[in-house]
Amino acid sequence: MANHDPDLNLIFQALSDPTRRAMLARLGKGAVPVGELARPTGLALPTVMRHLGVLEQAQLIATEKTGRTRMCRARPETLAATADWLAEQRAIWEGRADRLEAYVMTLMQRGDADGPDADD
Amino acid sequence: MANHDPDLNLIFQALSDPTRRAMLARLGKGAVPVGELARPTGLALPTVMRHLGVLEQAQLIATEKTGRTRMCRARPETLAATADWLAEQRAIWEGRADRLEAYVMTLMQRGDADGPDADD
DNA sequence: ATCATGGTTAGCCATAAGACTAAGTATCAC
DNA sequence: GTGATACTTAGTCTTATGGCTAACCATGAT
Repeated sequence: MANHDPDLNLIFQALSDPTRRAMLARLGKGAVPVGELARPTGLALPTVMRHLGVLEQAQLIATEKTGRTRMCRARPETLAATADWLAEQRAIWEGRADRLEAYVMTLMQRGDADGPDADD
Repeated sequence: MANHDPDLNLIFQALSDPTRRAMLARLGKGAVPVGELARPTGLALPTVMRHLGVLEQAQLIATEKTGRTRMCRARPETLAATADWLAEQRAIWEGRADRLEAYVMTLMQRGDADGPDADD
């Protein structure tokens, strides 16, 4: 219910930057504080903060501050929604239904909280 | 072999614009000349041309000029490659292998010309 | 040859993106 | 309470993006 529908504009925009994709990849392995996330990029902290802002606005990550450190973690549902959009397009582009079937299969396999969510 | 490896930067950047996604959607239903592609957008031709340039550079579409009209069509392989990247990330994010399995299944199911293409 | 049609090039403008430095705020460790 | 640590905020800079108009080139029809 807390799903403020994902905005493809923001999501794709966020994914279009290699630094951000790298940060996401690192976040895929677990939550990480801002500083650690920043170090491997070689960028200044404010720059990283901005990237995080973009990712958070796109709902690809969530952050939470505890004491003086801010933890960042990935939001899989958003990536899932994006994958769904792509799968849909692919099904259309390839002009047949079997792609869509396979994709629906994966949906059924997870069949948990973040369901099909046919909003578009 | 004519696959000038897809660049995720360009692809996501291209997908981040709603106008371009709309053009892609239309292109999903078949090849269309520039003019027709432009009309529903309400944008000036040069603007549309630029969008097409972005899409073409990202290899999401291909265009070919015949006489004085230029035909545009979608490049499904590129979308597939992108979907693959997303599926990979999703598998990682969700911290287990069953996603990846499901995804590999779909790869096997198509198992035609545009296969896994482990060139990256 | 002339003209309309369909696309292309060139150039302008406004806004947004990505990066930085410098200075500020808020913990936590002494 | 001092000082280090971990972010934050503010402001600047450069380049890219998305939109336009105006003028140009190429092709098809008359």
